[in-house]
Amino acid sequence: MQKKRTTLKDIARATGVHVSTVSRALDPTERKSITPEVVAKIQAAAERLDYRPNRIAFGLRTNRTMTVGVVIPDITNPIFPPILRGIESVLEPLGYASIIVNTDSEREREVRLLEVLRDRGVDGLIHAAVLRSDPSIAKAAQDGLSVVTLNRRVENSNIPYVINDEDMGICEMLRHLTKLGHRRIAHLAGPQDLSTGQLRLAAFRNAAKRMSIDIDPQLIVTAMRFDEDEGARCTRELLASGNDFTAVLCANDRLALGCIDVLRENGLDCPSDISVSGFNDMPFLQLARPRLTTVRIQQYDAGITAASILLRLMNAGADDDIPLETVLPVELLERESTGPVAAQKR
Amino acid sequence: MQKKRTTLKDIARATGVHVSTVSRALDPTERKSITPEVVAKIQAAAERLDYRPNRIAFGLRTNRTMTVGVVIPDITNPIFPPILRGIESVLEPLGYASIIVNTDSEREREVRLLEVLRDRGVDGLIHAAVLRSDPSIAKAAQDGLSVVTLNRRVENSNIPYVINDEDMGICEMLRHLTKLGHRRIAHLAGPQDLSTGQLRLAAFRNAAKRMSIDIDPQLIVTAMRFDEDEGARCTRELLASGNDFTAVLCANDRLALGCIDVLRENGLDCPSDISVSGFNDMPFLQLARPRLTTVRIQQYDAGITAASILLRLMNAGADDDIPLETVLPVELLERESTGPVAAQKR
DNA sequence: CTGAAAGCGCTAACAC
DNA sequence: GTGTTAGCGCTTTCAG
Repeated sequence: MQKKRTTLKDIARATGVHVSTVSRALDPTERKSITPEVVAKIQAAAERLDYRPNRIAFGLRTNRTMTVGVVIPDITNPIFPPILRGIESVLEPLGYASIIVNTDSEREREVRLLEVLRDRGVDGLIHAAVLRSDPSIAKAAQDGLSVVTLNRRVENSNIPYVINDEDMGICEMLRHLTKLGHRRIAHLAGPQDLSTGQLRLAAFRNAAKRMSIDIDPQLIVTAMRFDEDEGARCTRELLASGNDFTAVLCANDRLALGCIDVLRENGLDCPSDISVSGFNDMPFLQLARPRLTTVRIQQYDAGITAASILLRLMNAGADDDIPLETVLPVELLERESTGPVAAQKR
Repeated sequence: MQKKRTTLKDIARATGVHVSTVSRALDPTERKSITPEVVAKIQAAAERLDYRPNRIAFGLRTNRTMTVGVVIPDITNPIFPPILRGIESVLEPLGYASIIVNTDSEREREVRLLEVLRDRGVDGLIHAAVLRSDPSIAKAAQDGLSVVTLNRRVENSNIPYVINDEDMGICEMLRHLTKLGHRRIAHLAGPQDLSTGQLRLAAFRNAAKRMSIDIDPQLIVTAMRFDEDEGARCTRELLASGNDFTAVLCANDRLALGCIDVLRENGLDCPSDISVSGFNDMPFLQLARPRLTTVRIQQYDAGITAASILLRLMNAGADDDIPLETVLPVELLERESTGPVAAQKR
């Protein structure tokens, strides 16, 4: 059993004042209404007895747990750890702790974990795993829970969100590929029930139109998950369809890695036969060969931004001028997986 | 503001019984002392009013928060996410939430975060970032907090720990290298204030002695951190010293990756000129070329094991027969970064 | 300026 | 079986 800790009552007894006086003396904002000598005496006793406020009791009384929930698809996906560090870097110094949960992109799990977090009375929520239509999180927000979504957004809601400039990223990548002479460009699209997947596909179509590039609908294949296996599957499908292409613009890095593997299996070299590009510039990507041309997103900063917005949300209530949308800039990274279109294609 | 939730009192009012009756009816172990009809009525009301127990109040009353702390050096190190998922897989279904904190291997931070966790009244602690001598965690354990350490252990204490079979791993790796003909084998040792670094160096020395291999003290270089930069620095030092070697056994994968880079910079190919081995088989390692020969440790299972021990610790008190030491098996993975010693060495 | 008292939501003796 | 009561440690009216 835990050794019992000193409470306000203990200090009150030691100093001969009432607990409420102790409480006030220890609260920076209430302190001013107490005689300095009394404050000093109380602080000394608190120090001596190694007093540590009981956050549980505080939470019960004030309905603030100083805890936030962080919902992500899967911590083993390496783009999330930097985001979490970013969140922690702003919340932890302010006394907040975060409870991180993994949804594995399963709606059922997401709903259940959201309940768990609400049961624990989190003061706010950073949600990086919402679906485009996500009633449970919308309801939570409506019930007054402070929530901000990260990387994704829930449509038709006024939940603030922090996303990357997907449009710009896709657009610059497409321009990069066309500069290299590519015209028949395939797209491995991400899951369309996630806003990232949907936005990047839309961005691809728009950019192509703007640049007057014909996109063969046959060259757009949609992955069911953002992982290597799906990248591989989609690439096989692409090859089996018999349509010509000289480049594959993938909706994220992991799809691209799977793609390159399958191309290699089929005797196609990247980039000399086919160019492949990714998105995210995830950690450890630099280990891969060829080094992947991709779009860097700001992972750590996304965490910082989302946490900052959540803070404003939690402290201000609903009527403040919190920005609904925050778009973080992205950066094109030209590396080795893209190159000039082969003289004789395929 | 949060919409107010229904409480036991609300249910009591709705059903015309006393709150304590409601409390009992909703508690599986107390339920049997209540008339079935009353239980049914109460459960129906609870359902209808969407009752969710307030864990804060529960925690204040029972002194159990159903929360555990997890202390790790840095979540961006990819060996930790699988461990966390392992922990979560046993704790979460039982209603526990975990608060994860990163120490960045800084003692000051570790001490402060430990205090934060204790202030929050965690029921137990899984600590994967202890130092070999770690008074703060020893004190916490002595004060009655349930704690188990992971990957590392604190010496001269009776804190249960879960580690990998470092001895076996190093030994098998050394045998593997000698089979390939290597005799002049360097060791990039990990930080000696971490038990992993220290154990692996000791294992290296012991194994060499057992196999009657002379180890030149000059060929042992100690890294200050377990990362690529330190692997690179140590390798430069090794090369600069002018001592001959045909293989480098590294205390972890990241040191090995840094090592291979520097060898390449110096015109030395791995494995044809020099063999290099790692330890851990961390996620995404398979992206690296040459594919690294390494020792696989059980990351997910380590999390499961530590969490299971913590559970027993929390539920049993100090007098149960909890194993002090759990050693998880490891597995040698022969891949491409090690090969037969070159005919003409270096 | 400080004390008294109430109460956050829940559990756990103790009555009856 | 169920109600009564007390209280976990804290904040926050309300008096004085």
